[in-house]
Parts: sequence; C-alpha cells; structure tokens
Amino acid sequence: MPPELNLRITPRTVQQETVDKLRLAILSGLFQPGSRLIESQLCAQLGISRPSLREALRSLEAERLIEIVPNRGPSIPALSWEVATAIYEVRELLEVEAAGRCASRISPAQLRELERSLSAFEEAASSKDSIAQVMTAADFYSIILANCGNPILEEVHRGLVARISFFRGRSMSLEGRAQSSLAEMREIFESIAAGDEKAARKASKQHVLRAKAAAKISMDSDI
Amino acid sequence: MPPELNLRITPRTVQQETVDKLRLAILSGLFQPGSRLIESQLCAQLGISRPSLREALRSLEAERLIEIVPNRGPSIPALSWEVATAIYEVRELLEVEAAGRCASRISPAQLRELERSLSAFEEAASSKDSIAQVMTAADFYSIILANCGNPILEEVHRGLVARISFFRGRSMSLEGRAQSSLAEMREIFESIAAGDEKAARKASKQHVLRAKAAAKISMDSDI
DNA sequence: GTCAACAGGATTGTCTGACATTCTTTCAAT
DNA sequence: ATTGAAAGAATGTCAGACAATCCTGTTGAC
Repeated sequence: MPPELNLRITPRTVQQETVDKLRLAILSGLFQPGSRLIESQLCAQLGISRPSLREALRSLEAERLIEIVPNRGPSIPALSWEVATAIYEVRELLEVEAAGRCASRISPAQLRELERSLSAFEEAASSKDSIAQVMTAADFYSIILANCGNPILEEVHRGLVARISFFRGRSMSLEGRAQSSLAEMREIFESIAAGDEKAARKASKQHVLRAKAAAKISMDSDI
Repeated sequence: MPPELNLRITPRTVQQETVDKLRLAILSGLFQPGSRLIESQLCAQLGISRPSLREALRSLEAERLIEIVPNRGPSIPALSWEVATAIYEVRELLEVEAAGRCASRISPAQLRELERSLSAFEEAASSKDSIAQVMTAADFYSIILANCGNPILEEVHRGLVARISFFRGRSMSLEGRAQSSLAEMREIFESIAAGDEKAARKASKQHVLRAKAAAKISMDSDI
C-alpha cells in the first residue's frame, strides 16, 4: 500500500511546477515591474537546471507574464496604462457575455457555490487582507466564467486577468473599494440567481467599469 | 532625434525561427490532427538541438497550437466541434466589437489598405487556391483588428483564429463559400467606409455566423 | 483463440558542462 | 565630461548522458 496515495493521472513535471511557482510569484507581485530575471539566480533558488528553467520561461513569455528580449533575457513587463485600459475593455466584453450566459444556464449547485464564494469575499472585504480579497474575488469570477458554457471565454479571461493582477491588488487597498466591490458583486450574484440575463450583463459591466476606474486612481495616486 | 524611434533590430534567435517555422507548418495543415511530434525527428529536420526545440515547443503549447502530455510528448490537438464552436463564439464577440470600433476611427490611409486587401481576396476568391483565399482573408481581418484601437483585442483574436485555421482552409473549399464570403466582407468594408458603426457590427456578426455554419458543413461532410 | 505478463526498443524528462556571442559596467585616456 | 576599450556577467546554443516512462510485439497460460 503506497504511503502517499497520489491519484493524479498526469504526473507533475519539473517544468509545470516551475511555471506554477513563477506564475504565483509574479502574480503576487514578488518581482518589481521592469526588473530582470537572472537565469542562474532562478536556477539556484528553484533548484533546477537551466534548460528546465528556460522551458518554463518560454511558457510564461507566451502567457505574456514575462518578456524575453534576445540577448537581454527575461524581465517583468511594465504594464502601461494604455495596455491596461485595453485589457479592461476586453475583459468587460468577455465578463459581460459570461455573466449574461451564466444567468440563464447555471445549475443550482453551482449557484450555491457562487453564493459561498461571495460570502468568502464578504469576509475578506471586512478584513484588511488585500491578498485574500483578490483571491476570493478571483474565485467568484472564475465560477461565473466556468458556468458560462464556453470554455474559451474562460480561458481567454483567465489569461487577461492575470496580466492586470498588479492593479487589482492595489485598487483593493483603496479606501472603500472592497466594500463597493462587494456591493457590485452582490448585484451580479442576485441577477444571476434571478436568471435575469439582462440585469446580469448590466451589473457586470458596471462592475468592470468601476474596477477600471479604481485601478486608474490607484495608479495615478503614487508613482 | 526622437527618443521614440527604436532603431534596435532584434536579432532573430533559433528559438524564434523555430517557433515561426513550426507555427506555419501547423497552420498550413502539414501535420495531421492527433499526430505526435517526435523531438528527435524535428531536431534533425530543423537542424537544431533538443533544448532549443523544446523551448519552441513550450511556446507553441502556450499558444494552444500543440499539446504536450507528460511522458508522451507533443502532439497536434484534435479540435472538437464543441471547442471550435466556443472559439467561433468568442471570435464573434471580438470581431464584432473590432469592426464597430474600426468604423468610427479608421484612417483614410488604412481604409485604402483595407480596400486593397479586399481586392486581393476578390482575386483569390475567383481562383481555386484556397490557401491564397485564407491568407488574403486573414489580411482583411487583421487590418480591421489593427485599427480597432485596442491591441489586446487584436492579440486575442489572432490567437483564436490560429486555432481554427484547420476549418478555414476546408470551408473555403466549399462550393460557393469563397464568393459568399466575399459578399459578406464587402458589406463589412462598405459599412466601415461609411463610418456606420452599427452596420459594421451587424455585417461582421453575420459574417462570423456564416463562417461558422460553413465550417460545420465542411466538418460534417467527410469524417 | 483470447488475454495477460513481459521484454525490448523508442521517446521523453532532466541534468551537467561547455563555449561563442552579446550586453553591461568599469576604468583609463583625451 | 565624453569617449573608448577591456573586463565581467548573462544569454543563446549545443552535445552528450541517463533514468523514467511509454509503446509494441512476443511469449506463455488459460
């Protein structure tokens, strides 16, 4: 009898572990935007070889989480407000569509799940833990996206949101943003629960626009 | 001397060349869906080392152009009709938005460029060269996407369209599809030229829906 | 004949080490 | 202070190696 019952069918490779670790590090803001990543340092810190690391870096590059300039190596891209705006606009497009579809097709079980994640965010919103706020909020969206009936919508959305994680952590720290965010999310939830597609779209749109505005404020506030 | 002017020529690395070559090979249907790619074979054919190849493969994996299963290696994913439908739906979302924006912001110079690409497609449509048809049609869209004012919209769209290139080549071969496609594209062009945002959206939506229908037919026709 | 265990080859995952090329920084010379 | 050259650091790329895993065809048992 194996002491560790590992039912995982796909074995986790070094490359996958590395991508996950680095992605998490990037998303949680461990690296300064614009800073360079030195291969030899990362190899030592992660305890892996250069070829494995470089494979992982190529994956992250394709996700647009890092940039790799020939002969200069990988670095954390500095997100301009223009690009951030563009991302928010596409995010709006996708999220509105997802919320609308979700309203007319989510299952009761998943709806309960959505309610639970809203409660989790509510709790986080009362605290000052902005990391918990971002994570629980992300759960909320991901349930909506997972239930919109279009896996591609979900996939693209995840990729985009990852790239603006930088702003999300900061804007959540804004005075009152977490609470107003909670109100907006509750409205989205209520609309979905009521099966009101139109209302879900409207609430969702409102939410993204407010999030964008909050991100802009947090960006302008301190440079 | 304007500091914006970037004279830096980015040297092309082996990895970039490899990604481009493989992407082109995949998009032009050189590999059968579901077929496996053997690293040693590709290395020999491309004349590169395994580490370089593996980096390129990771990039393509992140683009979803290939799949890499641990211990089984890379393969060409077989696109299910479900996923294809999902992609067409998101493509519709993006393309409609892009066409609408394009209508109210494209420059005269770019509009002429768009007209030129439409003519190029017209010529290709008369021929039986389905590859030329797909390429010129792709040019047409890419001009629209490049002028919608949102680089992310463009980026995401490019990634999605690449994944359904399989269908596009086949559906263009369908009896009369190229000609009806031409008519639809001309309508899109006319709407944009007239600066009629609403009409551009409508025409664009129609076009994607018809393309999806054609893809479905070409898929059902022979399996 | 069908099915299961098995051996062997093929293929991938990963590492080490190496070297040329290309930045980047330092330091000296004008 | 500006320029230029040399030293140092980091990347791009390769070759070779080996264990772990997958695939295939054969053998053996029922």
